[in-house]
Amino acid sequence: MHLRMTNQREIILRELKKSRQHLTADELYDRVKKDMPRISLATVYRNLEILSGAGLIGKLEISGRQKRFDYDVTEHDHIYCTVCHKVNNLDIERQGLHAKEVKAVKGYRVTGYRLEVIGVCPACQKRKEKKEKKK
Amino acid sequence: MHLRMTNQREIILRELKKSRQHLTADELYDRVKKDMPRISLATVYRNLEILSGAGLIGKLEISGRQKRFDYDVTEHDHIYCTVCHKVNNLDIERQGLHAKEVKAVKGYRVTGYRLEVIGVCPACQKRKEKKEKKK
DNA sequence: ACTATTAATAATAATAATTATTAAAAAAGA
DNA sequence: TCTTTTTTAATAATTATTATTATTAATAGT
Repeated sequence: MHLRMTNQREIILRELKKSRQHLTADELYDRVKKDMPRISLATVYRNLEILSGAGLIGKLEISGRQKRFDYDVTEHDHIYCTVCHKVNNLDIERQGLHAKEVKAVKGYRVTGYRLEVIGVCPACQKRKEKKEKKK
Repeated sequence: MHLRMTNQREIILRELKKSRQHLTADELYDRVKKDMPRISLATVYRNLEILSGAGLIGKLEISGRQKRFDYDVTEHDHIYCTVCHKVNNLDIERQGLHAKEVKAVKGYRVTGYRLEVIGVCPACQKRKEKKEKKK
């Protein structure tokens, strides 16, 4: 029983890929609405769940309130901006931590790990500098 | 202007430390209620925010729906169970990733990173084995 | 000690994000 | 085509968290 590619599913997937960003459900909803004005937010949520379950997209449980979805399903890490809450890919090698190091930690069955660098993105740094000058 | 240690604050802090676990606000609320039955959940939330702001406890934005709070404020990583959603300390050295490696990633000002190993805890593995046998 | 000021609390309402329900529409199978 | 299943839109419900507000408690100034 494989995934049926419905119209709304197709558009959701296409818009996420097109964005090349890590969008939240509601950000994606805003984009998808332009092509399909009658779609509902719940449909976006449901299909993001289905698409990530099928491995077509990634679901990021990242810092911050909302989940974000990733068009890139290959293994990679992220960097999170504490000011604008946006997420970017981290293009360093996953050299630091190898599965074997982590295996058998306290009897856990390890399935993966999540590395998230925290910081302030260039855009938010600039925005802050401007504010400082005003003072 | 430093933190005033009120009665409820004291009890919240004490119960979190006593638990030696990474509790959610409502888990902690249940424990604190035993000593102070008239406390409200909002008070627990507010004071956890204040205590973590003051650096007396840690706030974990971990996988899973709810935030968890940590009695241990020293730098360390966590392992997350995808079945029971509980969090444990990861006692491996933070050897893999050093701040310098991560510095200047894409122009970000890096403030830290978060490493979260994902897996299934021993207790949940056992519980699953039992279920398998029943079949 | 008394009063004013400020801060913290409990109770509750509001918000935000997500998930569930349901009736209707679309698609697939017989 | 008729029947069954799946998906959808609309909406209600839920969950986690934060804000509001009136009351209470703590602290500071006199």
